[in-house]
Amino acid sequence: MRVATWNVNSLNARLGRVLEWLEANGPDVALLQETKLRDEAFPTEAFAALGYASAHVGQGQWNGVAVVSRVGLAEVERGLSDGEARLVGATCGGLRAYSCYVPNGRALDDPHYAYKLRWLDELTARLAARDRSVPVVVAGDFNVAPADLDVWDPAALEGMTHVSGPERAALDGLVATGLVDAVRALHPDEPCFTWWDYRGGAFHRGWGMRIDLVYLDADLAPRVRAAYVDRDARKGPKPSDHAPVVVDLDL
DNA sequence: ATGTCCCAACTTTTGGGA
Repeated sequence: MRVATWNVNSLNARLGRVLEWLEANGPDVALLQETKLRDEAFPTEAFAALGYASAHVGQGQWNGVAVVSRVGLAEVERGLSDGEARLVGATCGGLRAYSCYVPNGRALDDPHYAYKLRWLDELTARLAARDRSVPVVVAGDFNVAPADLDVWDPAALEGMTHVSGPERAALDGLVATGLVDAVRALHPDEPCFTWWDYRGGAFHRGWGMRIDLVYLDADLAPRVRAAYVDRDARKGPKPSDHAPVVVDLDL
């Protein structure tokens, strides 16, 4: 089973690249964020033509998350209590899969930062109460770099969002429900960024962060055969500012 | 670090968000 997560930064702007990537990489389940589409505008047919069923939670201009699966898609779960299109879950081929788009936070003194922490706490509560008979994957754009290894220059980010203690503690709380970071399970010491700002030549300078994460039920840790960032997908014409993360599981 | 991208709209330029 191949599971991927990708913040596409507008599925409208990125549809060609996303479909091309699905064909080339063949994930069984793809978890997408920042579709920036209303549900009516979601390109269900384009995914169906490649054999994928879809579940989308959209709101239009901002946010928007989707699960696309070619191994079945059932029991769709939509959103948290905030009303923003930031969470969708579905059961796909025996896996309970969640696509998450955690609020950015903007700055430590911004009300959006407190909203981010509340949102992560609600996600944690939701997962703490999960059905333990079905293995879970919780993946997406968390807008948090879990450790200093996950940013290009910790000193440059001092006092900024994405690296603060409370954000990292919130992720620790999520993990404590019985999850494992799939990429770190296989690559504990390797920097592997997933996001580079469009501005300032950040990609070519290596100014990135690992903020797109794949959390698996801890029981699945021994079943992870591969876990990597497809950095090449950040290259070329009209890329997203995020690269996909791919995890192969031997179920 | 900020040389970009994407969206909407009182739309051909600006403002908001990332």
